Amino acid sequence: MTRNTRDRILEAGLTLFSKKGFLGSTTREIAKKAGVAELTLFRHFSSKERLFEETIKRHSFLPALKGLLPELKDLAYREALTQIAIRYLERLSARSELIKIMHSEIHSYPTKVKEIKQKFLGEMVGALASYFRGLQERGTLRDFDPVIAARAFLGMFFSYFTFEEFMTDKKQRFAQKDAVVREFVGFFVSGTVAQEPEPGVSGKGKSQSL
Amino acid sequence: MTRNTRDRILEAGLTLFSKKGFLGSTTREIAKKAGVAELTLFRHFSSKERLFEETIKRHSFLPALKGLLPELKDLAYREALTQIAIRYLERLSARSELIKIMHSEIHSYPTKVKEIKQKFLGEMVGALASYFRGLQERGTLRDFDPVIAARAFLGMFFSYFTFEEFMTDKKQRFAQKDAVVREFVGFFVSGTVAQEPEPGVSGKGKSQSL
DNA sequence: CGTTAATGTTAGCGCTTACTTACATTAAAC
DNA sequence: GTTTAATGTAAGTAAGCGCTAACATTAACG
Repeated sequence: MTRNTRDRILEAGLTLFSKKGFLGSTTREIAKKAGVAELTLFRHFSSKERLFEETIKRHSFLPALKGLLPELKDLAYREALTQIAIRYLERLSARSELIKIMHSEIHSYPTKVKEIKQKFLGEMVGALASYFRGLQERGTLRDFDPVIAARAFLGMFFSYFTFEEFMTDKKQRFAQKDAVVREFVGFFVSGTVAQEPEPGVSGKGKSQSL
Repeated sequence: MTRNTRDRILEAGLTLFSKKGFLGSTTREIAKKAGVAELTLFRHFSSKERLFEETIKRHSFLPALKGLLPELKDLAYREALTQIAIRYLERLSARSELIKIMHSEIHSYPTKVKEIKQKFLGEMVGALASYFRGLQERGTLRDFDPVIAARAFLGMFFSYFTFEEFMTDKKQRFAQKDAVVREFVGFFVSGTVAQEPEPGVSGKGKSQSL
């Protein structure tokens, strides 16, 4: 039961740290939530801080995005961006506990949190940037800094996610998610200038006349 | 000296709360930083929590953006967005301490923090959205949801700001700010597709020859 | 001067916290 | 069936916390 006990403590740690922050969580409560004596917690982790680090490490692993890139080749630009956006939002949702911790502890544990952010954002930015770069070389996309573009794109969604996840009530959360994804992607695909892409693509185009 | 003492305490509170969070800050330290006896702190604020609330209230006031809107009328679209972006980043910088507090305490004090966010983001989103709406009615912009667009635009910059402010070292911070603003605005103005907007011509097929 | 309001100094209370010590219990392995 | 490793129980320590009590000091004002 050793493995199991350790896991249960880490699980309880994730839950409580994300809910109450590092200082707001007590070892008593974590142990209780894990169904374990407080002493057992200290037998597995020498200190509360070590438990915190292990909790982050344990849960910050994220599967690579590499699987997505090949699929994108077969998709139209707009559709590819939509898929990326959806996947990205899904991954953020799956790790929302961890993002809470990042938010509340970033100033106390900048180094550790930066590591997470690096894994979380850096990987996606890199993948998206190289996707942009490929389309630029083919002449499909105009010239711009692919890394900045990737940051902007993911930044829009990250901002949207954190707002919805942490600022609104559960009931109304992500009510218009599809619409938001569509619009955000639309900005990236066609910009906000009046000229419409080929008719029927976005279904809107009410005003071409200047 | 009453006013002055109270102000100094609030100032010290802002500094420490933003650096260490609510639980991480002690009344002893705040008092010391304010150059005041701890007891004096409690004579002005009945509890640490009250001091926290007052600190937020005091510093969350933000001058309205209304002054900016008329100016925008005289600017080209791209230039207007650039100005908005610059002003927005300036305001975020000016209130970075408060944003730190928001980040670290949002899960513990959701109500209070939401109020700030409302003032901070809501106001700017509203202003920008009505700007978009005006241009849509004139036919300058294509049809899209102005509120979602405003959120996306500001979200890009908010995300960029928080990343630079809290994730990078001071030395390299905002090194390429102008370039980022230019690119971000560019995405909004012309999109990422290769064809530059040429008046009258239906440009940009969404994915020619993929 | 004497009054008054604001602040300082010192000491400490009551509580919670992270963490420890000493010893008992379980259960699987040999 | 004895050993061994993991866990439990109970009690407690040392430190820090928010906050208070009692009294002294300052300074502005009439």
